[in-house]
Amino acid sequence: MLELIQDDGGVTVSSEQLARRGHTTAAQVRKDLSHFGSFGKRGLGYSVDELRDRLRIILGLDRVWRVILVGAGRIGSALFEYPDFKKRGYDCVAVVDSDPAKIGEKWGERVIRPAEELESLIKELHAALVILAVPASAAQLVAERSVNAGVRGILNFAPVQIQVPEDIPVENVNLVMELEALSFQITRALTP
Amino acid sequence: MLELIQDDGGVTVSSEQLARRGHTTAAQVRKDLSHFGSFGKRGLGYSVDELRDRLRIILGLDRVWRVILVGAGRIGSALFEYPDFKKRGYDCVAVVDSDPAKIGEKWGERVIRPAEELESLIKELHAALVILAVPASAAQLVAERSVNAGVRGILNFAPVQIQVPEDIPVENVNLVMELEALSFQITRALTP
DNA sequence: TTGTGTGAATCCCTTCACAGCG
DNA sequence: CGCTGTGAAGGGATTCACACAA
Repeated sequence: MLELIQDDGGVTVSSEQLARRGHTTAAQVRKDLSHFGSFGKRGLGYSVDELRDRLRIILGLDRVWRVILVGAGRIGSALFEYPDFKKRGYDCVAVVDSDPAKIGEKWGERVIRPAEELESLIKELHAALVILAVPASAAQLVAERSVNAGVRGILNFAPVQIQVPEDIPVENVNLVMELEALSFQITRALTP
Repeated sequence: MLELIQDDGGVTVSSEQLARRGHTTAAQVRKDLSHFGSFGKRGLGYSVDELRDRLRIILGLDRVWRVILVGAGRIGSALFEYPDFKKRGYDCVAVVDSDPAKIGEKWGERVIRPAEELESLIKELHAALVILAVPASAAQLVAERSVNAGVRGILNFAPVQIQVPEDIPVENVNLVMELEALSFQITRALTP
């Protein structure tokens, strides 16, 4: 959402313009925004600056989220190196892995910690989010341990549905599922 | 979806059981499946084998999808090493990158090709899908080139909305957006 | 005049409830 | 019986259309 209004200098933007960028309709944009209050000027549109600030607050991006990365494999390292990570308000406060060969390795200024320390790290570092970049077989257990230690949300890259209490939001990223979604859309277009 | 029925041996499964695993309702499962025909036995449930086979066909997974990976950075390598990739019917027929230092490098049995060859590779290897694991600044151009060369769908890991003809499905995977979704859900739960 | 904010109408998806088949 | 498949009901989201503010 925020991507749509990286714009600057241009002081104002209309629902019509936002809609074009977001693959949606002007009415949709207005309805959505009005849901959180009415911060547009009639006849003009929305102030870009004000819109950015308001959305930051609404999305909870006006704070830094402390994140622990579980799993220092390829996916983990790809995420860790992701350039926008810190810029967007996410602070990776620890990296843990269960592989003794990896423990102690330095990633930037972080040292990879043993997986057993997960709970204590979550508590001591006050991590709110955990990123699961572990094999499918380990995901459920790590999720449970994380929730018990007080984590508030989980980003799950393991290709399994993890079961957690329903007040803990989980976002799943699953490569194969994304590819299957493409496969389905292409197939459906061919055989109606 | 298919994950829900990796089961075997057990010959039959009810909408109720599927619903539990999929975080949904029995009625929902029946409605969804009935959309594609009626292949359940009343009083029994769905034959696991038949269900698997039917869904494979519906989702277009009864064929091998030829994929080209664009971008041999960290995300690219994480995807390339993804174990289930080939097993699930996706064949990475080429890897391209624009970095001269990477070109020629061997990844498994694939040699990294220069980015200029993208179009010819798509055509010669009959690639149907492209995975964009490139920086945001390059994504739009690579997408356009891919579509012009005949690609049918795009899996986009770059943190930008790419614009393509609307008959070309695009699936976006964006780490920061996933984290923002978590952030929003947690924030909303606190401030109702 | 322009473009928001919003009731009203509409559409679509989910849930209900049950007839009917194995 | 048990469980599917499906019309009917319900509810939430999208679209329409317009009064009104800048």
